[in-house]
Order: sequence, then C-alpha cells, then structure tokens
Amino acid sequence: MTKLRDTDAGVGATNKRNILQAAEKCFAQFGFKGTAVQKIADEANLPKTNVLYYFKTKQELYVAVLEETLSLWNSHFDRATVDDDPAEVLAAYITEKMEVSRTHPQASKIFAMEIINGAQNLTGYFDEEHAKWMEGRLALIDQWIKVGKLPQLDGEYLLYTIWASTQHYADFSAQITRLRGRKMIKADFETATRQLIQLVLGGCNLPVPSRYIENVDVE
Amino acid sequence: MTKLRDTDAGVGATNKRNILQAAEKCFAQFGFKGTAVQKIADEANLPKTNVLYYFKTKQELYVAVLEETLSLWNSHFDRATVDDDPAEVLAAYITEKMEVSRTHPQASKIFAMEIINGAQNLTGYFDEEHAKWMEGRLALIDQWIKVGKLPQLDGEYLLYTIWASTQHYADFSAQITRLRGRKMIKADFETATRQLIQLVLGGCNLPVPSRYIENVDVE
DNA sequence: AGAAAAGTAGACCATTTGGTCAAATAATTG
DNA sequence: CAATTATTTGACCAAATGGTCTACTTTTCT
Repeated sequence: MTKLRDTDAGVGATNKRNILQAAEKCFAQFGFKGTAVQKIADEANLPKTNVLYYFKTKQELYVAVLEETLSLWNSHFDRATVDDDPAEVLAAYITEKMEVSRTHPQASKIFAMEIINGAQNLTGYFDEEHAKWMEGRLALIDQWIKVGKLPQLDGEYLLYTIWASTQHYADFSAQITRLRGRKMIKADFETATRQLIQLVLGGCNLPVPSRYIENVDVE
Repeated sequence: MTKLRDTDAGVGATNKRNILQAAEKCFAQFGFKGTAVQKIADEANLPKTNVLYYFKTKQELYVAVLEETLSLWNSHFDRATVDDDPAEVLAAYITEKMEVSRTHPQASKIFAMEIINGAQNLTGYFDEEHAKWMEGRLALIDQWIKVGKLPQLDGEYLLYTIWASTQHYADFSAQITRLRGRKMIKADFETATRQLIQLVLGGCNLPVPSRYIENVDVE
C-alpha cells in the first residue's frame, strides 16, 4: 500500500526539485521567453527530454516555479489582529520582506516580471487569495486607526510602499550594485531594513520598537 | 546646404518615431525576447523589412527605445542645492516620479525589466552618468544633514525607497488593478502621491509643505 | 522471477524568427 | 532630365527552439 510515495523522496522528486531550481535561476535571469528548455536542462545536468518528462510543457514548468514563489508572500502579518501593536507588526513585516529579498532574489524577480508582463499566469487561485488577504489587512489597518493606534492613512498605499521598497532590493539589485560599486551584503541589508522601518514607522507617527534600533554602544 | 534635414521632419523621421512607439509598446508588454520584429512592424503598420531598414537589428531598436526611457530620470532634483528646502525638493521629486509612472508606464516597465535582467544594455554612458548623479545627490543630502535640515539618515536608502515606491505604480499596475478591481485614475495617483509624500517626509521628520496637503474644506 | 511502471535519452520535426538579398519605386539633387 | 540617394517590399534562409516518437534501462510491485 505504498502506492503513494513520499513526495519529497525518490528519484523523480529529486529530479523535479533539481529542475525547478535550475528553472528558477534561468527564468529569473532571462524571463520566460528568453529561457530555452535546453538551458534549464543543461543547468540541471539532464537531457532536455528528461525535463519535458517531468513537466509536459515549458509553460507548465514556469507555472510550477511561479507558484513556488507565491509561498514567499506568507508572513506573520497574515495573522495579526487589532490587539497587536502596529509598530511591532509593521516592523516585523518589513524585516520579513527584506529577508525574502536577500535570500530569494530570483523568486522575487520572476514574480516581478510576471506582474510587469500583465500577470497572465496568475489568474484564478492567487488572484482571489491575494485580494481576500488584502481586504483583511486593510480592515485590520482601519481598525488600528479607529482605536487610535494609527493615524488616519490609506492602508492600501502603505502596503504598496512596503512591498515596493522591500522587493526593490531584489528586483533592482543590478542597479544598486552598480551604484554602490559592490553587492549588498547581509550587513547592508540590515542597515537598509532599519532605515526603512524608521522611515515607514516615522511616516506613520509610530515609535520604532527598541529592538529595531541600531545597537550602538551607549557612552 | 539642406543636406542635414531636420531630425524631426521628413518621412524617415516620422517612420522612426512610429517604430519607436510601436516598439515601446511591445517591449513593455512582452520583453525583449518575447517581442518579434514582425509584431512591432504590425503595430507600426509597416512591413518588417522596413523596420529593419531604420534599425539594423532588433537589439539596436531596443537600445534606442531604452535610451529614450532614460530621459525620464531627469528631474528638478538634479539641480537642487543645500540652500533649498529638503521638504520642498523631496515632495516635488516624489510628485515628478509619480507623474512619470502615471504618464509613461511602458517606459518604466522596460527600464525595470532591463534592470531585472541584469542591465546588460545599460553599460557605459548611463552607468557613469547615473553613478555621478547619485554621488552628487548623496553629497547634497549629507549637506542637508550637516546644516540640520535633515536628521541623520542614509540618503542612499532614502532614494531607493522613493524610486521603488513611485515606479511601483507603473511596473506593478497589473497587480494593483486586480487588487482594487479597477485601474488607478489620475485622482488615485494624486492620493497616492500625497500619502507617499506624507510617509517619506514624516519619516524624515520634515513638515509637509501646505501645497502637498489635501485640499479639505475647512469647517 | 516477471510484469508493470518509472525514468532516461537520442533522433527528429514543425514552427518561429532575426536577418539578408534583390528588385522596384519615390524623392532629391546637380 | 539624368543620376544619385532614400525608401519600400516580397522572397528567402539559417538558426533556435518547443515538443514528439521511439526505444532502452532501471526500479518497483506482486
């Protein structure tokens, strides 16, 4: 009765993971059209036919990669309530999103390109889930405003600003690297995160939780 | 002596403009690889060969389109000095960039994709100009900090946040439209602009100039 | 062991597509 | 007007590429 094998084990699953990883790398760098299946196969050290064995079409493979990237949208913010402190929640959310940009820049780029190109492959599931999520978060922000934890502001634009500012470090890394002369390392991300938290919370008239303030030696 | 014709007149110039416009539309929607020269030709109502007559290769046409988009980076901010009021300058800069996102979304998208894909076609000129520009602006911000017009902050991350947050409305319009259920119109952009100015200036401990505060009837 | 299923892989094909060529036409110039 | 230059356009080509077919090997299950 072991007909249904562990999805994480076995030759097939290993290959699939391999292919998905190779595909993510290629799609992030060259886009959907710019990526040849052969390239992905090379990257995964497999013959092209083998790739098409696991994913019937290039499109199917692309959608699989895309769907993996969507998990990156999950956050603790999802489960915040009006009882939470917006300063803490927003600071944590920004931190999480910056961490995603640092550790999963390729996924972020793929997502960005998909949206830029009209989000043709994000119909259905994601659309509705995302819209529902947004509705809930905007309601939460309104509640915070009502109880006086936040000043009057439009949560929609606040969220856009947070998304844009955090994803920017992944999507526009080429520009940033050239402007600074070198890649951003972890420490740079931490500085950027602190600055962004300061800016956003400051803009919302919220005090920055001490844990998000730079550790300077007190004299 | 009319050998050098007005670059803006004549059949050739008209066709070139036509082609560039068609190309911008296509590249923004499908990317470089995803755009067939034939498609651009169709869009411009010309045979493909004619397009290749004015631009020897697809790449050359793409670079021409890309270079046009770079002019969008020009701003009054370029010529601000330490004597100016950072609140005014930053508010105006944000306003300008939001206006670009609203009126030239295609150009913004092309630029974004170019960066995401590693900015392979932005070597040389733009690189150096842009880096020089950045250096100058960061120096200005440091001067503002020195004279007490700005609190201690890292201008680099401030500029990234402004770029990201403004360009987001062009590049991610598909996502925004789906979340809201309808396209953002001019009035929405104005609201977004006000909110962003409030957030950024607030985050910099700057007062929002009255002109950038919503016109509400005083009771 | 033996059958069935899963996986590997080369050969091959139809389509797309960037780009060339040559020939024709229109515009300009001396 | 003659000649030169600029523009238009269809026919064509070679390379790239997504995907199929078939045959073979390995693994799994009974």
